[in-house]
Amino acid sequence: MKENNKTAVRQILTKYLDDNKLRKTPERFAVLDAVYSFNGHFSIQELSEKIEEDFFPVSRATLYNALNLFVSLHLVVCHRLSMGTMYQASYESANHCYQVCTACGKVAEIKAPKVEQALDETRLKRFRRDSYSLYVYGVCSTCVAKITRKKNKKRLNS
Amino acid sequence: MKENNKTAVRQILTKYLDDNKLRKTPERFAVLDAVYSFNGHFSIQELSEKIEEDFFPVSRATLYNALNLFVSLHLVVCHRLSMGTMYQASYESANHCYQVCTACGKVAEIKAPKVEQALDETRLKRFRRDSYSLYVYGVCSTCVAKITRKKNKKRLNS
DNA sequence: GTCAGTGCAAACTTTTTGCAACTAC
DNA sequence: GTAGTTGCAAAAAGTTTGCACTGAC
Repeated sequence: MKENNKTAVRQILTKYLDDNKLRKTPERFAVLDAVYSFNGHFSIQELSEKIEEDFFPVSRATLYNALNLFVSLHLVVCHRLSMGTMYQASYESANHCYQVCTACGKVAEIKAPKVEQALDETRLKRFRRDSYSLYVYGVCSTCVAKITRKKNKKRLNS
Repeated sequence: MKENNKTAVRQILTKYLDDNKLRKTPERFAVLDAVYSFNGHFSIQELSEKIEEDFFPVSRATLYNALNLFVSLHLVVCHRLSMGTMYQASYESANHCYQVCTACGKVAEIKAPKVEQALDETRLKRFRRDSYSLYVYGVCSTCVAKITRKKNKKRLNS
């Protein structure tokens, strides 16, 4: 499934580059492969390290260039959160609903069919809609547990 | 209505500062007033200029301090968009649905009751929900018109 | 009088840019 | 050969921080 995705997104990129007479550089495909080797979101720093290890060195500028291209092709989404910018592979993710843990920063895709349907039914006046993203902020169960533990410790110590 | 809001948010801030034994500095209230004198969103730069003109000079650090405090009190929302960080007064805005024009950067609140209802009905597993924001990206009618005009001009010239 | 809060400038982080070198076509 | 891409380093943009000073309480 994941390797399937890699092939599919490579084809999308190839077609786009062909159609627009742009170059199919090894850097671009290396970045795309690196992006699609992540489970979930990652920072520029993490992507840079991953590509350095498992693929081949690419400059920061090229990383940004490639990511911007992929975002415009909807192969990657960019989350600008308070804890920093995170990217995420987005091929075959039908919706764009995410839950964000404000304690640990984890971003997870969520299924919200009712919300998506409601959105499709919502008409906007004087606005040509392209896409959307929904962010639900809160605290994940792991972090809730950690916080509770810390509070108990404090209580016992005082 | 707007002056009402100003009074209301000043009271909320006062109460919070009292309760937490923090200081009611003129800077904080000046920033809050400046924030609530905007219609819609603004950047740090715009806020800085506004407060310089109509209220009184405040350093950049204080501006950030105050805004962070207000965000945590839900008196202000922070939009981290690709064109930069924008802030917006958020008192008495029941929902958190925005439409963002990717051409001019304009952020407008939208009413999406169906979406809000659907969201309330959506249960998240292992996640304690605090808040949400929905961003609908697209192009506003003004920008659509501008783009169309530009295209026609190009066509006629070639 | 005390200490939270402020101003200032420096530091830091993240992203963009200019330009020479490279390479896909 | 040409022009799109890349790497590098410098610059720019945005935000945070350290510290001395101030002023709210």
